[in-house]
Amino acid sequence: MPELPEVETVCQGLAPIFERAVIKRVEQRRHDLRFPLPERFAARLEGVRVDHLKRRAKYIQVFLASGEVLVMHLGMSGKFTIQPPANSSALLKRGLEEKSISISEPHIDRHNWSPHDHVIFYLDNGFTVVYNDPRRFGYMTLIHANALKTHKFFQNLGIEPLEGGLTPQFLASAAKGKSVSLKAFLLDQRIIAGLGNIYVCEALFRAGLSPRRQAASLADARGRPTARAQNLAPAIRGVLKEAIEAGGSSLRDYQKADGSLGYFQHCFKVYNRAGAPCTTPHCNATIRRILQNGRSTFYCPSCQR
DNA sequence: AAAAGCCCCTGGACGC
DNA sequence: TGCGTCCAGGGGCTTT
Repeated sequence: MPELPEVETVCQGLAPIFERAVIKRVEQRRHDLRFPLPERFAARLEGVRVDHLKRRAKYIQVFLASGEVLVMHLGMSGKFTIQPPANSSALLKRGLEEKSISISEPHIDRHNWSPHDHVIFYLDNGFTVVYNDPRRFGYMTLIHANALKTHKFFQNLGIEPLEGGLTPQFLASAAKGKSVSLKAFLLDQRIIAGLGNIYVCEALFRAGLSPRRQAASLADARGRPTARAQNLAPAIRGVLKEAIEAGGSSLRDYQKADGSLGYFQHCFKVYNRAGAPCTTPHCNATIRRILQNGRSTFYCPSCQR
């Protein structure tokens, strides 16, 4: 489910719950998710105060007073549910739901968990945070803060697309000489970290670029950015920013409380729209679905060249 | 080395 | 109603 905007939104929702709280107890309901959970996972978290949360690419990093960082990746189907303390306000609950985090009533019966509720955090502020992940492509681990950047999950990650480095020149330099398609180029987490299948499709539509075009065409013979790179950089930033904003203001009119993609899914121009008309004024083409590297790509064959 | 393919896993949508 | 097939927002690992 989650690409950068969804992870950002979830992280923003979890931050006020976790920050400054002490993790009283961790209920680990299986020994592995995608990977085995680390040795003494629960014991290393229990009694520890949370300092702050940060998103990096599609990871949520929970910085702990113990010096370790709880690193969480939601894979395809990872979700958080919050059980607020009984006295919490309706305003707070609605705020959480706007951050794509669903609310549930406290479980009276401890054994009433879903089979996909894998990890449960009990906090000293009265909140309970439940991690649910049917496909178990998500994972959690504990890494010492001073080893975070060199950990294999992070050491090869590319730039954060919303932190200023995503310029036409950056795209040209990174793409120069690359024979892969633009689709594969943008999905490569070693170059830009956080884009996934949806936002790559949407960004390429906004930039008017075919997903099949060679990445190398973002640069000219001297490695300078072409007009394509000039269009692509702001297209990526724009679609991500709008999706994050939609994640924060979406659910008021949208009753699906599990959040998945917030409201932004109603704004998709190409993703999941195969056979539907292109939204560009005066374009009579139909959105097409193709396979690239085994994954669906959606694009307008007329607007995207 | 770069690029492409395979696979992990469950559930929902669809056709018969 | 039930069963089989296909598909899914990720990414690590293996093969070419």
